[in-house]
Amino acid sequence: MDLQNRQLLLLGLLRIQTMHGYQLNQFLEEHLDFMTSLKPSTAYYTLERMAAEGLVEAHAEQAGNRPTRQIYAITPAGEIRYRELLRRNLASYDPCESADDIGIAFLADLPPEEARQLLAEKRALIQDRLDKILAAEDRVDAASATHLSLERVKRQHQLDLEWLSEVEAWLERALAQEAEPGSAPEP
Amino acid sequence: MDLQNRQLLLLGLLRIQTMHGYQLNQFLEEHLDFMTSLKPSTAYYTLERMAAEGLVEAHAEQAGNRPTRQIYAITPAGEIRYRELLRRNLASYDPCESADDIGIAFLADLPPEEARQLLAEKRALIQDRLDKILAAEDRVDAASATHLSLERVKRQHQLDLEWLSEVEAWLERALAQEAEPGSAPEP
DNA sequence: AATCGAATAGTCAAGTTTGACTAATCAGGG
DNA sequence: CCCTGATTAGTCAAACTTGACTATTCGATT
Repeated sequence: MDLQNRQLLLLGLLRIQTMHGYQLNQFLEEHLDFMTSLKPSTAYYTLERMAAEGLVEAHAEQAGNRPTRQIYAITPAGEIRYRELLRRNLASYDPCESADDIGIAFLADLPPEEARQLLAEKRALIQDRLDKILAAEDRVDAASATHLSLERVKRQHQLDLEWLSEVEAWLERALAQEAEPGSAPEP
Repeated sequence: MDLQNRQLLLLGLLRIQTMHGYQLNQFLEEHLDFMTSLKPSTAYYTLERMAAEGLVEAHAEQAGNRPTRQIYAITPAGEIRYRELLRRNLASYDPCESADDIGIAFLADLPPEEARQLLAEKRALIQDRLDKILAAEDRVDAASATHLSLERVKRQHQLDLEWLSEVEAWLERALAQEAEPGSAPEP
């Protein structure tokens, strides 16, 4: 996630309600866990930075005897920026090219049997996450925008399960070819 | 893309052939463009770091009168690390939760007509990229591992196009509901 | 033969990100 | 009433990332 989307997300939340950093982070963890991996430290940094830019205003609050905390509220400049970022986000498309499947390119460097086992572990991980997403889907209003986002993540996981099957098939073929053509097995 | 996958990628390439940084970056841009967004500076940094860790060895080379360049070769320690990283990569799954669709959550904050236009721009972008991927797919050996990776990216784009249709339908419904229930239109 | 632009091969400062750490408060058990 | 572990609310140094920049060489053009 890049800076712009992070700002968009935080501004969007502050627009709904003024909050302090910890509260924001709690909200992110509770409700947006499956969508973003915005770390607490990063959120604090982003808030400070936005405060310096005048997009949000912080005012210190003393609750009981706790360390004073900064309550952030969106400013008019922040509102304008919010709209800009929202427009940019809706009109753009860059699905982080994470190359998290780079290992596939080097699949042939491992003994096929081991590769098969490792891929089975990967499959289990995907399935696990998918189950969690399905459970979460039951809990959100089917007409909400959140549901749309969940739907996307769900399908991505389903797609990756299917794709993994093809990788496994590919591995099987490679294995068969290796055994087949009368070549002496190496010692 | 995180550090580990970056190291895996660079080690994997250096295993095939010793190279200098610029050469690596060229290769990445030419052949792995659609898979990774590893920036040149980042590659240089990662190489230095791996050299410091003893995973690769650099030796300076003077070609003609050009500035001396560092030729990197993988070391035995690098080979071991390569296998570790490959195993970890194959067995893991964390599709960067980029929240690049975060804007959808705030879709209702824009006039529906404008939202529709912005989403149309997004659709055009996806289609564009998909076309490039399809073209690239024709050029790679259908039996290669690269083809598998391309296939995955392709389907992701197709999925996002389908998903976008649903977002548009959702927007349409929201728009209809707004018009419908005898509510006085606000001035 | 001087020049202009592209390619080669990086370097670096400025900005970003995060894991580890701090420090106070509260809730509950012994 | 004191201790312990969880929760609250961050801070910070160290590591990572990248856009902007440098400096040389080569090829082609005028």
